[in-house]
Amino acid sequence: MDDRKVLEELVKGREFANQLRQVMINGKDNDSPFVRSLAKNVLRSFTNTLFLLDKYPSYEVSPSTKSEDSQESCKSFNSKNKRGCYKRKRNTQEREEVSQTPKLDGHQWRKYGQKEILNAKYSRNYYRCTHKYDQNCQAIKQVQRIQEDPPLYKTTYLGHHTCNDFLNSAIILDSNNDPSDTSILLSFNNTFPTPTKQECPFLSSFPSPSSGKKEEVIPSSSPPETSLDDSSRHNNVTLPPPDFWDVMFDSVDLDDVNLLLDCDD
DNA sequence: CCTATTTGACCTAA
DNA sequence: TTAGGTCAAATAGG
Repeated sequence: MDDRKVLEELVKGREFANQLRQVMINGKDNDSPFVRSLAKNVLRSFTNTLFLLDKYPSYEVSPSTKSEDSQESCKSFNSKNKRGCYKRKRNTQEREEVSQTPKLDGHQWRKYGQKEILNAKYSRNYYRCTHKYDQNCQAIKQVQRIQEDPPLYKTTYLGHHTCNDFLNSAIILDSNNDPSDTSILLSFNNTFPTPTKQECPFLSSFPSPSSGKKEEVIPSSSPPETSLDDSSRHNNVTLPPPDFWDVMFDSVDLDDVNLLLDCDD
């Protein structure tokens, strides 16, 4: 790995991101070619960096994973039908990610708990897949703020989704209306169903799925007092939130990286 | 009325 | 004994 190149890419990415930020602060032409070009540059810089780091595509902090027996914390009704009677999850698939905002990972999550953690400044939030019951999806995640400024969140995924409820990220991108970004669109070999605006404030112009039940989005729907961070509530803008790009990389294939790397302006 | 979130209680693993 | 994970009643919000 070439450390110097990595550094270069990071510096470039930072510069582009800074420019983008300035443009956004100035408001107005959030959808100008210049902004799109900047966004693309930021994207490419970080993509290159990740590639150089050989961490692509998942840049996991600790890809610690155990066997696949995915023991759901099963209720054990041993004596009585006691509430909270369960075995703690063990040996589940686990991976951690750190991002500047709670992750938009394309899945619908429902919060089921919050806990103060010893020696941690911020409480940990527990989410399960919305489709835990209707599709028996066992995925859960824990989100914890780990840093104040800049805000940093650690998301720990446990188990994996067996549900069929991805958001159509390609359409999210498409909603950005940049035809030149088709290389990115190609990155998604998804079989996603109808897009929803859940977890996608900037998707609000899209209709909700006609059949699906209404599901609120996390964490932006959390009230200020208990939410992880109010920055997540500021995502209700025309541009995607910062971790918008994370979403893109979440489901991109290594082969597709070349497409991204090759894309020019 | 229905669904999601909050939050204290409850439970297990360490 | 305690920290952390989950449950579920109460509450909020559409």
